[in-house]
Amino acid sequence: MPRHRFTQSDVAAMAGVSQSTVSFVLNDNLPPGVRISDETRSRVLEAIRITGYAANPIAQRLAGGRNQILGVFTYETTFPRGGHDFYGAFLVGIEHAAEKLGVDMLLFTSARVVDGRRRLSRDGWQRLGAADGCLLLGQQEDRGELEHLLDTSYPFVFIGKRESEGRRLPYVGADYVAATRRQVERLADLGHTRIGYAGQQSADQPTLDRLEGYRRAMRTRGLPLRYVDVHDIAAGAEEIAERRLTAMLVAPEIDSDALADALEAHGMSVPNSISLLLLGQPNQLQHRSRRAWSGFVVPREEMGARALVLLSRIVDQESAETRAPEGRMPNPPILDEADFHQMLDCPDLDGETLAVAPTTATTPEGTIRDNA
Amino acid sequence: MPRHRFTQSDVAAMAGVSQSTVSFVLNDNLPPGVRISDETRSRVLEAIRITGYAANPIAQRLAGGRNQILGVFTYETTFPRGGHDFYGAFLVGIEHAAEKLGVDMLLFTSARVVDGRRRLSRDGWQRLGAADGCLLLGQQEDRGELEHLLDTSYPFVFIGKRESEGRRLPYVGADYVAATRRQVERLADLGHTRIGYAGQQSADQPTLDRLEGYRRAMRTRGLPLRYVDVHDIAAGAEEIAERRLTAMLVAPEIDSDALADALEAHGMSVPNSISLLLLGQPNQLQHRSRRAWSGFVVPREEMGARALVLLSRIVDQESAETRAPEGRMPNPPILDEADFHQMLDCPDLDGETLAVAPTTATTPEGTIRDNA
DNA sequence: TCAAGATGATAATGCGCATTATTAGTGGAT
DNA sequence: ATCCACTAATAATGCGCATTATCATCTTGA
Repeated sequence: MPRHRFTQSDVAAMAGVSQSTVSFVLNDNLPPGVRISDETRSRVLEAIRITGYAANPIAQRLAGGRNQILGVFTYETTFPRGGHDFYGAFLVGIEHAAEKLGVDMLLFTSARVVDGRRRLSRDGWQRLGAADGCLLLGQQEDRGELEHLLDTSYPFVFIGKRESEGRRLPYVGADYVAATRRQVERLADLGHTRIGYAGQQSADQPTLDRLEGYRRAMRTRGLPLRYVDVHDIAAGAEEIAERRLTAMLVAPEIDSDALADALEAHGMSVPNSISLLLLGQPNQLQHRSRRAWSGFVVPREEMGARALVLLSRIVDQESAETRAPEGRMPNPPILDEADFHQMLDCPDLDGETLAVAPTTATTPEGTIRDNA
Repeated sequence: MPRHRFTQSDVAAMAGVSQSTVSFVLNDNLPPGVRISDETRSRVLEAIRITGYAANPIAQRLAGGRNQILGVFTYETTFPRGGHDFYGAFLVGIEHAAEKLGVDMLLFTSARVVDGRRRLSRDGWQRLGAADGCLLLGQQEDRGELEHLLDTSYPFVFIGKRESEGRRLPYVGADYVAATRRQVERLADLGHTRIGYAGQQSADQPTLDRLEGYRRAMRTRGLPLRYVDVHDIAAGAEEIAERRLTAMLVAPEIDSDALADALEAHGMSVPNSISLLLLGQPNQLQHRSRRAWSGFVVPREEMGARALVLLSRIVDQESAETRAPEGRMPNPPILDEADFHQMLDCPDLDGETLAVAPTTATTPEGTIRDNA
């Protein structure tokens, strides 16, 4: 086993050429004015084969090249969310893609945490430089930091839809609007008309999208909106019972198991007298849910994998651009709008919490709007 | 927001000193012959404060220093094991510790996979250099590779007990022997005498340790060993019933839920007629286990965290050694045997699969050994 | 026969830092 | 005045690579 790892100079010596020649052969990107004969090239390749030379990623990066390391930065510390569960699925997808792409993953765990949020500021910027590019995820992102990344044209991809005012903020998101609409359709097709929505009305993108999907589908079907405040589970269950709702869309921040239990405690039965559809995986890690939930799932693994692939392509493109300032484009990997802003489908989940509307509730109810 | 990040030279210019002076101040490790006055030092520190300078980890590393990046190398690809579940818990602990230590984590996902095993050979060695040190985990480790790491004195820590023939192979393991013994004690204390062991007889360390624990505790209690082959769950259940065992230790590679179901299908009831104790978290990810298992758990998070802390200390020590060849040792962080080879306790799990021995089975049975 | 390309490379430079070697100044003893 | 020890720092070097500038040797056309 070699103690001292081989360098380009070692390879060069063996092939009887200069270090730069080895570098040129490896990158097979000949700047104008530099030429390598086939004979020399093959001597170099042979020396590389014999020595088992592998580039030092650190040196590559310092010299302004790429090092096949892609970063992951999470805005929230993973732990308050209950284990690794929120990011876990994303990471599985990311890791899978990383393996395929042959890149290493750098987790930026060192960033200082300021009241529960990680910040890129201070040391963060420097540390990002250790990777060719970076995936960002989390709800609590800092717009200013994202702008800065765009300004410095540091390659990155956000996991989760993020509006960027007229700028190219690359992301891979999940189509909550369409998925939520589809849930309403499922219910309506089964005869439900009194369909409520339970979830907090926060301003994060997933929530906005779920609400938008709910609103749009209900409007298309000519049904009145019915928001239920389930801040307090028991009170929420009571309200649902009083308003004689036959179906609820349940946002993932709600403890859906507790809600179902509370509803049954109020004499209702899931799904016979009330259908419940989960809008994405629950945030709470449910140790052992007794129920098989219906609704939709967020394709987290796929999001992670797709985001990494996109990031890799962006990095490729950037380096291709700097290499060929105005030269010819050898096989241009053009990334268009559809690449930069990907929305993935959320597959439906067929569990046991969805049933046809109870016949007693099919009474027309007019256009009463219980609340805004 | 700064476009060009500050370098030591920038700081030096602002403080009116040379770049090397800045470096010395930052590392506050003055080689013999170099001296910095307090006045200069504070001017430099002030300039650092103003510019918000942060070191470039890449350059640090290339120049032979440390970069506060610690690596993680897993011998198995994470996916065949069913999601992220095997490594997940370790990673949570690792990440937690990384956050506290202020280091970034580099996941070596790029290593080529040769028939299901990752290898450090070839590119791997080079890539390790990107980190100050590395955590290793997985069952399928390659002894030769570990030896090489020891030879080159690359700092690493294995997660999981690994015997090293007279060498200092640092690890953080879980004490399966003691935990398994304790399970036997629990059963014996409840009157069980016909205690079986279900699990494959492979040669990996955890399995060896579990078997050892079982053997020792049974011998201490004067009870005969009873290994049950549950390669086939149904057949295994039948054998357990025929041999009138009242308790089973179940290794994690066994699908314990399936076994319990099979036993109940044979007319036994868990735990009334048969107690089941799980020896660590099951490998299979059980989607929604109906049972609350008794047994013990492997403190994976803690193992991950402890391993990272140990690794960090080893890295510190190595760099301290190279720095002070024969100088005085400023606050020597001596690592002794107990640090290098840590065994953690596996807490007992109090579920609902453990009960007192059924009275019909308390009949003395002599010293019949059903099998070796 | 000689300048003007073309060909095939190499030397030199710098990335940002840690580290080693070297220098400049200063006061005290000879 | 001269040598020495001591203080306080700087200059120089190299890590391994990518990249830029430069050079030497051949053709080829007039």
